[in-house]
Amino acid sequence: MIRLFDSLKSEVRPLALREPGQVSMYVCGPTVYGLPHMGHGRFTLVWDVLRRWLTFQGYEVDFVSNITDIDDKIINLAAAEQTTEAGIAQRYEQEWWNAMNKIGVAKPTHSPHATHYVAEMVTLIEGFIAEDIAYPLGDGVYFDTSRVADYGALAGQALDSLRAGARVEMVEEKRSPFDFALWKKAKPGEPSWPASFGEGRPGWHTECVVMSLGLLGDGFDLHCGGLDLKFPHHENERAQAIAAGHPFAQHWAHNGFVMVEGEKMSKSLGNFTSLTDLLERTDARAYRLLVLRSHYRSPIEVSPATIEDAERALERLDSLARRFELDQLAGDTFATATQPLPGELAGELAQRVTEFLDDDLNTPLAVAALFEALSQANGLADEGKTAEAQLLAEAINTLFGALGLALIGQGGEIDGESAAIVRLRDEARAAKNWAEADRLRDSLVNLGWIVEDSSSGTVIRH
RNA sequence: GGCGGCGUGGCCGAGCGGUUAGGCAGGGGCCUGCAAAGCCCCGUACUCCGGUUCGAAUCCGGACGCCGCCUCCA
Repeated sequence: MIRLFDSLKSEVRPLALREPGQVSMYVCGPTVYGLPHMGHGRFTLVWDVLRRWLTFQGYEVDFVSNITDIDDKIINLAAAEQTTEAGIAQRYEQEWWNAMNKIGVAKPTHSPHATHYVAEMVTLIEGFIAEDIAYPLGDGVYFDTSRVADYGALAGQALDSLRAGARVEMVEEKRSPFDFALWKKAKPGEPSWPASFGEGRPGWHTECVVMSLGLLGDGFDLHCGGLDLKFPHHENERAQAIAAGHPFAQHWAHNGFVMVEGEKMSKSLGNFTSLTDLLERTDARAYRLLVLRSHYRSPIEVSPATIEDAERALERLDSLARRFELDQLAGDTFATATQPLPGELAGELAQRVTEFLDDDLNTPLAVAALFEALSQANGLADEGKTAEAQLLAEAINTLFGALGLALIGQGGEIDGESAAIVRLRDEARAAKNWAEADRLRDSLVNLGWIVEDSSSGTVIRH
């Protein structure tokens, strides 16, 4: 079984499964009030890779990731654009799925929406109020953090040391500055749901508790998300589950930030790039490769230079696919290793990659091993050991496929005009008419083709 | 103020006591009509100062610098 860093215990430990062979994981999803950005891209890629790798190893993965479709930002945007909250949410949810589709992140097994779980949230909150774990104030209902003994466990701090912080706001009459809103009472014109404690809408931290426990059940295996959700969001989810008497996530995993020139990418700094924009102008696989080449807990620097670096590395992978005529893998379906990969070298490679990935999802080492194998496969082919080389190349393809990265050997559709020029060039070359051959090569290049000679003649691709 | 992380060759990015990761860029060679692709070879890096050790990028102490969380945030 894979070993993963557990943010709660601050150690790498085996992911223990509630039921053998089945993994239940919950990933905090987006609030849909804008285009997805690179940070969203990173967390979806990281957890998609984990999911794929577990699936590849034969586990059945129940992967739940929510859509937060009601919150203050959505309300504000709807007001600003004079449209409905639902309209905003639907629009950006569509953008979200478009981007996920392009970047090759598989759909979750379930993607619950907060607005579909309001009744369950209300019930939970009623229970808290009955036990005085939650208390109503003028503008909403608050959770009393002092009622959870180890509140602050995820933050790695006790409540009183958190309290020493300079940034706590004391604006409300809360019992403690860390008490958080379970429910926000509706102001005129705001969307609301009925509740015994007053019409309103749920606070953010409650939906994930209800949806994760509702869909995955008590004591589910793994809860994931961006590092910035660790505190207070995940802390507050956990507090509610504990207060409600439900065993919660048994393992917590957090991915590192996307950095721009050394600073965290964030909306307030205005240094974010939308994922949608990136996917329009680059090969979507480049970002996956960039993410794979660093460890999921490390910050990654995203810039035009690092993206371009990944795109060039991708070319080398694709040329392997061309040379060995590899099938394109890693679409919507998941690769599964039902039997050992054929070939001695392939077996060794798979073993190394498995060792690396099972050790806290060390994708950079796995990718390094795959690149080494790539050189080896090409070298074997150059030496004429074609069968060995072929098996190794296919293993590389399979393993990249397991990580969701497709190797693409096809260079695009060739139109009639280009095909005709290719024929003429081959004739010129056969006649050793080099000047004409070069002229025809230039015209192919002008049409946007990359031109290569091979034993079977001129090969072109985009 | 509390808690946590990081400083690696031109760039990105692993490493967690001894083995010059890997990628991109650059240089040289093989192959090629010339190219391209591919293969081979080359760059000996680890913020600084002490210490531990036969041996430290890796452990300990200190300094400096940077970043994150403690507020909405993936």
